Amino acid sequence: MSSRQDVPRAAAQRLSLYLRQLQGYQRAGRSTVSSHELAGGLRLTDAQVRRDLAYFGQFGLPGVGYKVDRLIASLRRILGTDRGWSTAIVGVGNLGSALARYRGFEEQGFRVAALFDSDPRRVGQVAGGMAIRPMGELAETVRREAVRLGIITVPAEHAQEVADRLVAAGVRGILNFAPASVAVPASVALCSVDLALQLEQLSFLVLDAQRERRRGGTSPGVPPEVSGDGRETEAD
Amino acid sequence: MSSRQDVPRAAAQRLSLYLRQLQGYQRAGRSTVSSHELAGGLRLTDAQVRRDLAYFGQFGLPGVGYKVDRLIASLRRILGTDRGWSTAIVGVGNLGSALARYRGFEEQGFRVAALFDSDPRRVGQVAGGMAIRPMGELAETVRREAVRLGIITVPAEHAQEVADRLVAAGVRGILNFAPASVAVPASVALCSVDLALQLEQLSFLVLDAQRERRRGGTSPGVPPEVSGDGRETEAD
DNA sequence: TAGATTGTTAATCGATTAACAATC
DNA sequence: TAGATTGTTAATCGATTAACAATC
Repeated sequence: MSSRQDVPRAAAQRLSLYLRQLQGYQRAGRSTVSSHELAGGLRLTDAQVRRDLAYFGQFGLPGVGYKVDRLIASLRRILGTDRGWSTAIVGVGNLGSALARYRGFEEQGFRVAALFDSDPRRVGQVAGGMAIRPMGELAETVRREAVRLGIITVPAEHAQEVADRLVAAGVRGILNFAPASVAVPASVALCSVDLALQLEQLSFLVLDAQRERRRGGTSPGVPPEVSGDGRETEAD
Repeated sequence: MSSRQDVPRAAAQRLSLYLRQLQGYQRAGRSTVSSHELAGGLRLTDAQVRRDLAYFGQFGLPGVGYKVDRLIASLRRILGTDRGWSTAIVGVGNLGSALARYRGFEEQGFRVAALFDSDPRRVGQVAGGMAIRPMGELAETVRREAVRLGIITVPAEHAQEVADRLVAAGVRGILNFAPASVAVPASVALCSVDLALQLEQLSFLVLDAQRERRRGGTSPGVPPEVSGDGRETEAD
């Protein structure tokens, strides 16, 4: 569990999907689940589920499956959501203020501890029950509130500059929503979400399926799979 | 360009990243760019850029590189953002209303044509300059406005039901923001974005780096790479 | 021409899957 | 015990990279 070998990045990403699925089973009152069931809803194979989990330890019982509660607890520990993480949102426009109010974050153990904006007209206003602070207070607030993750929701042209300031202030990870690529030191983790990019992938997939149909082929140009976070399922 | 072979899903995803990067070069006034440069900002290799593009055609000039304007046009055509796509947002809470006002969508050729909510108190209100309609009008509106993509921003427990209605109404693709896995027929494209999941990945990466440091190892448990949409870069 | 950079091939690397002994 | 399901090994599959002839 602690002295792990190399974990494929893709496997690490699927851990979150397993957790979400398990939380659903938990709400449904299930106490046990098999790798086959867990895989089903996510369009994965049972072997992949077992393999992914095996990178981190032995969680199942042969002949029985996985205890839902226990596996949730284990995954939360692995992912780090068993502890509280304080975050700060920089850029309180449309998206920033929506994220400030988003309930899904605290459900998973994340707390939005502070909001920042460079626009003096926004500073002092309230979003999600919090006052918006000026950028000048970033470093001090990050320290005082023990903020470890920064969320960037500023226009693309300011993303790098904001990332630099967050890094200088000492955050350990950055979630970037600006449609720009951002560079950070290797010691800081970075995830990016480009919302328009998701729609682009969608239109690509739609067109691709169309082209496919036109060609009358059965084998698709792009396997109809994963995109975004990889959560995808089909029926019918 | 039209009779393509099998394209790895990952390659298709990187196309959007190339487009974003190229749009930056275009704004900067660059007329030509090499695979090496294009790869640089995205922490990819030049070979990968050339390979990815080669799945779709020949866009470069040996000895010269790629014409920025032309490659942008080609990528937009491949991704489908050279034509207009009408979208509908279902669930006009925090996130839904932020997306209704998000400028980044139309910048890439997407138009939010309608908003829907099941809450009678929201119906009739305005978000992003549009009136919120009742769910009962979904099918008719999708047809009238030629909506081809649906965006789901309802609570997890209603995601599947909304997806079913969107599919029944005839959308060709769905972008799901609800933290639940959703099943759609194979004829409908699906991308999912789970915002809390992105923070989970971030906390995982932060912890992983920490564990790594503690072990004093140089080789990381998880290669410090990709997550979210794969846009990631590091410097230093 | 010399220098640069493409598109593509072949070799490498990594991730997924099938299969099964071990276990409840 | 018989049936189910795990963790893990070995085989397969797919994606990335290095290298280079072709081209501007």
